[in-house]
Amino acid sequence: MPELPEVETIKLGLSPVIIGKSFTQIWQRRKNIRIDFPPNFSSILENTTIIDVTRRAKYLLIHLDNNKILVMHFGMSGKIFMGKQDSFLHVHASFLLNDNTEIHYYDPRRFGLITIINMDEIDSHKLFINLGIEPLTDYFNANYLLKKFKNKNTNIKQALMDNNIAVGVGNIYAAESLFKANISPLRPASSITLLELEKLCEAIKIILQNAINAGGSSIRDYQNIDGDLGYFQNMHQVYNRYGQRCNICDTIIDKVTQGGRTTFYCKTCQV
DNA sequence: CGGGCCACCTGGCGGC
DNA sequence: TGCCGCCAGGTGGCCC
Repeated sequence: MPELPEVETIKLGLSPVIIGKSFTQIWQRRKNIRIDFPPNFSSILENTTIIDVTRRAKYLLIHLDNNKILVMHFGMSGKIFMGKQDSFLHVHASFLLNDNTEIHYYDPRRFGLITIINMDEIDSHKLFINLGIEPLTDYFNANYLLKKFKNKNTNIKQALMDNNIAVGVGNIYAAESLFKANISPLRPASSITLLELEKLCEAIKIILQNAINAGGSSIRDYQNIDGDLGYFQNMHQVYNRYGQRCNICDTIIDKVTQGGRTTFYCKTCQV
């Protein structure tokens, strides 16, 4: 799925296309994705104007002029397409704008969600209330992580992916960041020193920003709103590179299962 | 409470 | 060709 950079890429692509436009027609093709669509979904949206598009964690937030926010999450396989579609298979909702732009929400695995919240619920809604800090802000720094990891005995890889601590870092970018910071994913979070956390924070910010600049990572099927692939996957150093050689030290890239997810890493570079 | 496990879904791939 | 098991950018619930 889209991690932070992929959702950010969707946001950047969608913003200039939809801000200032209004919804003229909505098609909802199922009653639920991961959760139910809200009651009266289409009638709440129709004739509202889009005033802003933002992102919180891996959620895309479409701000409307009726004090509501259209919330989208993309799960593992969600995407947005624009333009006429030949098939609506797995297209769970479509949105027509007043300039005849068509926006389609597609998610074959249906781990994503679409809902509507009030603007003042953005911190208190159950989807958002337990979310940690954004990694591309100054709040995300070594001292913050030192405090959060102090008594955390789980491995650093899973700790990085813990949404209660910091958001947006998923399976790809956790692995890539740990490689860049030369930290083994197997170490307990509590064992990472302040100096190492400084290196890790910097690595995460650089990796995420570079991925955004590259339009995200297309591993299987991620595409931006115009159907183009991201190209950050070409810069991956460890993710999906099991059995290949490390670009730094030539060691064969290894993998391990942590929390049911595959972690790729270099046993030589990461200690 | 933290952490481990599992469920939610579809589709693509490799092996037999 | 076709079936089967395994795997996939996430999240949350349940259980100890």
